[in-house]
Amino acid sequence: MLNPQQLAAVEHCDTPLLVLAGAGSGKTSVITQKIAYLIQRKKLAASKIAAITFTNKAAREMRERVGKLISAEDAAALTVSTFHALGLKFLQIEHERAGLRRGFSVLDADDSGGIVKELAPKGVKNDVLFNLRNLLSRAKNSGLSPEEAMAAARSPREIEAATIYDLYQQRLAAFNAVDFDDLIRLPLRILESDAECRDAWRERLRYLLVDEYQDTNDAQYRLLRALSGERGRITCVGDDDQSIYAWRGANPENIDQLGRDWPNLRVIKLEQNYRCGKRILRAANKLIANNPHLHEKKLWSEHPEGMPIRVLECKEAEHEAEKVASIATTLAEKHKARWDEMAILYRGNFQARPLEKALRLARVPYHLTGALSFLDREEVKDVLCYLRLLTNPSDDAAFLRVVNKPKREIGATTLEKLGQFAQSHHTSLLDVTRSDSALRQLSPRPAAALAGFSSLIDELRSASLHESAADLVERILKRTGYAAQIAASTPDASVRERKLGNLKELADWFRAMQKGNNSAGDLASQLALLSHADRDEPGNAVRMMTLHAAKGLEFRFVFIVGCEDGTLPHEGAIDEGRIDEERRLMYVGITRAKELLTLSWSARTKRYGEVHTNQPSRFLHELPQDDLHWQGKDPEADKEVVRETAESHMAKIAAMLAGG
DNA sequence: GTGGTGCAATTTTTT
DNA sequence: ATTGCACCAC
Repeated sequence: MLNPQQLAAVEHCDTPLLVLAGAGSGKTSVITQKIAYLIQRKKLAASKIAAITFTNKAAREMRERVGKLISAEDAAALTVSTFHALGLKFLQIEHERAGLRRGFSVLDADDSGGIVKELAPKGVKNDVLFNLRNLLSRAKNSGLSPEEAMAAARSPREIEAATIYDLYQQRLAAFNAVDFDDLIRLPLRILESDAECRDAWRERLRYLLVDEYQDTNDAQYRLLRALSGERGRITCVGDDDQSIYAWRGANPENIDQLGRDWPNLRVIKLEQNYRCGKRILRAANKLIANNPHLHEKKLWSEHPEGMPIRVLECKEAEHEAEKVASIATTLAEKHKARWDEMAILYRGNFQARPLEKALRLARVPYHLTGALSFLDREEVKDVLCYLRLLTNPSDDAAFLRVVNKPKREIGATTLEKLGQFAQSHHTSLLDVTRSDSALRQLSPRPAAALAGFSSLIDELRSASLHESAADLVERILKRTGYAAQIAASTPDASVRERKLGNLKELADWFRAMQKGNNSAGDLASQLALLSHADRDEPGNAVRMMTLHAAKGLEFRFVFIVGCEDGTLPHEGAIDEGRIDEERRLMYVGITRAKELLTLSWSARTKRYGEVHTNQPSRFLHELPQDDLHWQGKDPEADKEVVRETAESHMAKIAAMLAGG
């Protein structure tokens, strides 16, 4: 089953191991087989092994695959989770060392972004805000505390960010909450400073296996190092050519850091590809050869040549979408392909719009993965915030979100006063609503409204002690009047049904989760799990997703749309000279295809409601032209595009002359 | 405190 | 083109 390199990777356990695994080279097999090997041959308890992935989807798939190799008990004892879920588990156990109380909340990106916005100077522009959030996140991902970030700050902007970071953490502490970055940073800080705790966790997790290792950031790397210890009981599997997350702090340098920290590191390359046809692989290799490489590897395949790679040249994004839909239909009808064997990949989510329209028209079933998640829906978040407030009365972010939902005549000025009182008394907003002395300082109407809200929360909380989360959701909807508000204030019947349906789904979800997880009966852990849970898999439907979301997946038929300069590679990346990462993104897309790859570009796309003329992606020219089959527009259209691009060139030259 | 109008910014990728 | 947000009248 395993080739010699794969086998060597599975059996090498004595020193740390780095597996440089090319696309489709069976890296998941290596990880899952190695887990089985550690349990069955090395007699390591399953409970002491942790496999770490980046996405929940990857974690679930790995658990599924390893489940076929080991016993049910071992599978249940094994830890397979994302970095963030592992950090969460750590903090739930070690919450005291992190200065957190039980039932602490995990704030999502929206919540934490909102806090930064509040702390930033009034009326700062959005790009400055974005910049601040980035600096803050980068400091946290480097494992820096606010003080350390301040000491390291060089520019005025960095000093500003460090100041905000300090205030931000104070706010989080008051909320008894952590953000995503803290799920890594806090465990790291504890492990690096507390030898006793570190030893306990090294005993608890005796072997680590890390998937998509090239995506680790500095904090994640240090977390791995702290957990695996001097012995380096760790296997890292990664591919520098699939490093596509540098923009959010991933540091591919970590691949080389392993060898520096552990001189006895063993490196094994997996170069046989079991996924793609020869042509597709040749195209991928030729493309990625344009990037600089530290670790040369040459992927090869024993698969047949396969069909030429098609390049669809289109006039408009709408035509592009129609062609993709029509080819998909042909594949299904003439070649008996299943819908879920096809994937349409794109650079940005906004590109899905015209595709959706065309697919609906062609009656092609499709499913968007990674688009606005169920948990991000307005109404679902509202109800989740009610639950958060019930488990964690200090969660002011949740309080603020729900206090006036539905409308209770509690407005900004009242909340402003409430906030001041809470701050001066070092207590939470919800606590203030229970304080008579505080309420007396308000006018009677808002005071009564707040008192009503707090008794409503009290009532719900006493229900939460003996009721399941699912029942509690229904109680909240009824007792708060939230469901009634949706029914009354949503005139569009279809929107109304969707919202109410989502809320019912939320209740069903809790119900399903409770069944599979009888140990996690209490609301707090159900909530924490939920915020990191996956949405259910779609049925037999064409998969549509971003190139980023496609990593790790494979399909017989792959379409990559929008192969235009400015889209792929993305304009911002061109400006900032980050073409290499864009090329890797294209590489990831190409290597998803097993049999047939179709690339497409449109001469005209609409952006911000304005028409944009495009050139084909430079990456298309980097592919082996002998393996490509350019399906030009009809001759008329060809002329059209040539004329248009000529025109846009002329316009640019004219503008330059006018400007200079 | 709530609800309307008009203007601006948006679209890269995500745990 | 759509959507969120600031400002203003009730």
